[in-house]
Amino acid sequence: MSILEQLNPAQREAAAATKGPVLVLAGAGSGKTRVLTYRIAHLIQEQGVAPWNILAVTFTNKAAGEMRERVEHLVGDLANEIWIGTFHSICARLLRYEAEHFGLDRSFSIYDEDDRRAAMRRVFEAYNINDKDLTPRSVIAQISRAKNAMVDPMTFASEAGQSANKKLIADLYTAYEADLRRNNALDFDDLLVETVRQFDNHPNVLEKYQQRFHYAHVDEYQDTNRPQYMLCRQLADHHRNLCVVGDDDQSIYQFRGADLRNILDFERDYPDAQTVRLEQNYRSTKRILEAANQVIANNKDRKGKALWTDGEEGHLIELVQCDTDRREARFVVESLRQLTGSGGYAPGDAAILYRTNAQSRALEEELQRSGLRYTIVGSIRFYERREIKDVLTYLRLLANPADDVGLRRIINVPRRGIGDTSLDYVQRHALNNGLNLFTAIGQLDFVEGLNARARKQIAAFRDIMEDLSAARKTAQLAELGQLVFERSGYLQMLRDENTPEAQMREENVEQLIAFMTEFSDTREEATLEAFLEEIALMSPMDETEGNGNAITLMTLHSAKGLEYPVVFMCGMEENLFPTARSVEESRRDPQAIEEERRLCYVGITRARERLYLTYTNRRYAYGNMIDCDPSRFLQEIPDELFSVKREVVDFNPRMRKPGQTRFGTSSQRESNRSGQQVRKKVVEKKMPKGVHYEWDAPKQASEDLFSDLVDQDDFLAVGQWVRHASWGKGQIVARDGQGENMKLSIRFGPHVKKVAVAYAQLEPA
DNA sequence: CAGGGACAAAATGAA
DNA sequence: TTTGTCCCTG
Repeated sequence: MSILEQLNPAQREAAAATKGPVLVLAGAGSGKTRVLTYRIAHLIQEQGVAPWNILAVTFTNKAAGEMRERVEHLVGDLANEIWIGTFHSICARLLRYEAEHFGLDRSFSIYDEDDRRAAMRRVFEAYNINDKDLTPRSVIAQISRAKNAMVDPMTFASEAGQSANKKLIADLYTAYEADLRRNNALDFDDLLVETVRQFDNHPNVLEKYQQRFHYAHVDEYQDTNRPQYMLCRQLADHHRNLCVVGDDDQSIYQFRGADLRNILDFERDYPDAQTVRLEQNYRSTKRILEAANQVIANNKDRKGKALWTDGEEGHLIELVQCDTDRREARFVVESLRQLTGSGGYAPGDAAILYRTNAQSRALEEELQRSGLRYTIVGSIRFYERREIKDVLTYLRLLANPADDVGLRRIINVPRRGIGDTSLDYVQRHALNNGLNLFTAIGQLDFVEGLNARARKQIAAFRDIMEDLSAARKTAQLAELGQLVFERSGYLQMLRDENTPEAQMREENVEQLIAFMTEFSDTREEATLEAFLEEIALMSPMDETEGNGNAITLMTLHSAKGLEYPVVFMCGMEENLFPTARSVEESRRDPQAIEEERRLCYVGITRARERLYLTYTNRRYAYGNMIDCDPSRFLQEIPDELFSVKREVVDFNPRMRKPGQTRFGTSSQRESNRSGQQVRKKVVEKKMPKGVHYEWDAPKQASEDLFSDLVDQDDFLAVGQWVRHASWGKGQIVARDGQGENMKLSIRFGPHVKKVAVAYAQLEPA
């Protein structure tokens, strides 16, 4: 009996169709990963295909790992021989394998957003650009768009025509590319574009892989961009056994060049393609599915399909209107407390989804207060933390000394007294002699202009790097990491700082080193390059694992491919979801809203049993309250699917400021004398002379928090314990207000330069 | 060169 | 409200 017997008829049809091009249109929760894994197992076990003749491409490492695991479950160790990976990792691998044929240096660095911005800043300096509305960021965006369209600098220039602006961008693009080449570096886009281009230029190399991959599979085909599309075509061109799986309704990566047309036109690209639709959903209740179907039905640009399920009607969807974002967070947390308490759900059963990462803050604060376990996917990514990036940059420089961007990042971290001026001398020497910075530093005696002090410091840095470089030949990966941490002086720097944050940073680096050990233990090819590549291509999803017992917070984008019994979608408001930008664009082009709607569809279909949709009347943005309207997507869900709409409002304990007064503020958490957790808020601002301010503050206060401020002579400090007070420098009046607030007002005398106002709230135990 | 203040900009999403 | 950059001073 074939293993395909375990599939439903549509799934079986898709998995059994192994000859020729196949398009599987798989709705959310219809078992597409199942189809892919069974198809691969079927090929290996029942059709006798060698695993190394099979290619499977996904978008995230997590998806790739999951697929390998599931195939392994079916066919055993043979699964290890299959080429499974993300587009980016497979391309990186191909570029390194074929480096000689392609004329590349195989130790190339992979630049992330930070690095490419740093590189672009250098280009800006070289071109002396001071134009206000030309930022490195915007130029990079344009270059990235060009790359995704497979437009190289020369083509870009020739298409620029008479437009001075375009010409300038073309120049910057050219210079940026030259810079990356000089640094022996590729950015994310390059990994894909270079591979396609190299294959174009080296048909004999391409042919090798075409021969090799008898069967190719591509997951999430709706999110492929131009180079990814071309790569698929290139690799599958010989055997033509290309199986693409996707859902046009879940295409959410247009912003990074994904082209919906790739999936919509698949049948045109391959007229002999067989198309299979998977429309039976095994995940969600009828009501949730109906909501999703109704929302997505408003899109025009789609193949059209309707999910259905045998499952239960299920619970009604909860629609909740909240006064503020803070109140919204509190509602979510209160609900979660119930659900995970008497509700019988585990924390790991629930996800909180939002449109933008910034929204996670209010939610996190409330969760922290509640003591519920949670993890956040992707907001402050581990590998983007400063200390981690710094240490990694040292390592990167050891692997690729030509990496000027990397060298600039760490040559003065920790502080060695090597400033821009000194580095400019080195740069000049490098430029004059066609060297990279690292090599230039090696010839310090020939660098002109440096004073003795700088020369000594740079020499010290050079010695460190040479030591590390020598150690690299013998040391294990983790040993090398530890050595970098110590020898660079980074560890000492953190120790000297002697703060809890520095302590935390030290622990983070230790964690990185632990990961290096694990990497060596589990990989056959545990080289420094392989390690750096893995980290560079890691997605935020990949960083969270083994937290099945915690509530997950993430963006809607990160949630794709996942499912949870309980899902909260927060911030269902116009100008947030859909974003202001798409609302704006949709005035000219009604289609512009469609990607947002697909994202909404993705969110809804993550839920298995319970779905909560929340929106607010007002929300903080850049430090001030803005009014919000409910999202149009809410109106697209039929009323009968909702339970009674709930409205949650309560006292807003934040400081309010009448008039146009603006304060700089900061808040921090600390313990008071009796060991209670206290949130302290300090407001300070340089004051114009003799101005009168008035505002509300909460009544509860903790006197001892402010004593340090009171003592400073150019500060006036006010806590609620002050009833009447006056200093020579100004006058303070505090009186009881209504409710939980008390009115504070201050009149400032002419010689007051600064004022600090602090109040504190006791945290609930 | 480093540290601090003033001021401007920021945040859609991500490999 | 937070973060980054520019400019000034010691």
